[in-house]
Amino acid sequence: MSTEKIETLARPLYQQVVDIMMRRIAEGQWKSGQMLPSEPKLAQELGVSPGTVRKALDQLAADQLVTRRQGLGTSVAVSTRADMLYRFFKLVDGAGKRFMPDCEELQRKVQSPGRLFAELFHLKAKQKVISVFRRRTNGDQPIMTERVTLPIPAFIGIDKLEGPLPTTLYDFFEMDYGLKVLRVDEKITAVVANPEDVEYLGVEPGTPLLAIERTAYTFNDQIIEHRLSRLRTDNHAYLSELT
Amino acid sequence: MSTEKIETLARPLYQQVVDIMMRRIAEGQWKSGQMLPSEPKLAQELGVSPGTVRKALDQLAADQLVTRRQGLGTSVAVSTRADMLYRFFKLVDGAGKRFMPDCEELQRKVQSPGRLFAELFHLKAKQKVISVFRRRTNGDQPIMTERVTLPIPAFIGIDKLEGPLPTTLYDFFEMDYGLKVLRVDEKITAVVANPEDVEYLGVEPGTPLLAIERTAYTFNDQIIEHRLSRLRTDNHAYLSELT
DNA sequence: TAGTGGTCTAGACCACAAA
DNA sequence: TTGTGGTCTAGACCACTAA
Repeated sequence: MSTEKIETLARPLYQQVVDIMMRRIAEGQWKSGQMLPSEPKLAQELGVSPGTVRKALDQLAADQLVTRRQGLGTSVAVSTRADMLYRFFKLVDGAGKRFMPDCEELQRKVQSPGRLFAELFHLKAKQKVISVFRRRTNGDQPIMTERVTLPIPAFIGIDKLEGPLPTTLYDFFEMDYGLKVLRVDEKITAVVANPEDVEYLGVEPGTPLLAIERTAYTFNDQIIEHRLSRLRTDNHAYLSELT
Repeated sequence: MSTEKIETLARPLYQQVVDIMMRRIAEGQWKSGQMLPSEPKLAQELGVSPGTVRKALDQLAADQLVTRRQGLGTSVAVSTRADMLYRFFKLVDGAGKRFMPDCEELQRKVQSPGRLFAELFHLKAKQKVISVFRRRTNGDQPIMTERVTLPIPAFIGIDKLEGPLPTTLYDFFEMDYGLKVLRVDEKITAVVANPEDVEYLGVEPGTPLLAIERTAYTFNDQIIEHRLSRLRTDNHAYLSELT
């Protein structure tokens, strides 16, 4: 039986069920890819009607936290490479099509966070961040550089890893650290190419580039990644779809 | 009684109900702000159960086509200035806050569409477009210029209007032409300020700017607006929120 | 064949808004 | 007080999946 109590009527019952299920996923009690109990079993366990469980599961499915398949059941959503690419990778090529960029890790270092990152990641004294500098290419054409900063306390042992980090980081975060990226903010500005851009992107000095500052959130609005990208837009563009 | 038939079982019943209601809104049978019949009345009229109507209305509410208020009823959503601003205006100031920009119309002209716009708007021979050039400011600081192009066949009489167009165009489209903007695509690139930018945005030649190419869609994926914006990002930024 | 989610129905009770 | 949508329940039947 569940240890969570459903008592107060402050929030709708189905919302409380959503909360309970989200907590179970966040805490790893239900792991990525794992099947959930069937709707009738959940209803019985939580002491609510099947319709209420269904409404909660539908909401979780809309938030892409679970995957429902008729005849099979409901499972905790797994972030595949392709999924995350389409979900958070908003670049298109000259023809307006999405593409799968290659990735090259150029530098990786552990360092003190500085005041801004310490605040962003809620780090305590002496806790460190890891910073990865990578270049993305489409075929042999350089497109973008990105400087990814991660709080080491959230990724324990990441500073001991050998070899480059995986190209698609978010499925790696999920599989190896149980950290699911739920939401991303990107602040976009226009900048001119500096010497580093000239070196890694192969552009002329003074070329205009997009600077994209990304903040990635997991459960409870906790920030687990900061990323600064610099993007050539002579053959590519950033696509923003608003509904 | 309804003239629409609910027969085939190819699509779920509630989906067919959504389709019928969307069509009624698109065709102006249910106008912006108008109250819909109550759920039981709709259920009776369409010959489905109240639960099915409810599911359809919930989906329309999620798509922001209707507004539901307990104790009051369901009405066709109205796009207020503030609503549309928050929904489609993705700029933030230096502090990361949204703001309400001022607007100044600098030029307006009727012209032949050219091949690209003719194709985009599905225009027939001799049909024209109207092009509006405007400057947006925050206080006395110029932020952005925008060149809005509209197909005149979709906005009959717009070429005869006196005085500048309203600052927020989308509620104007909806009120005066029954055209509801449902979705917007924006393709963002980095460019260098040209002489026109220097003149209207007060920047130095060579300053990097964001170029934002927007396409706005109404029902049936019909395109009703094209917009080219050029944005200073020295004190502002484009904010993209991905979920 | 058994079990799952997908759909559809029918009703109960509650909270809210307006007259 | 009346009528609305918001919530919750209880079940029926269907379509799909896997064994």
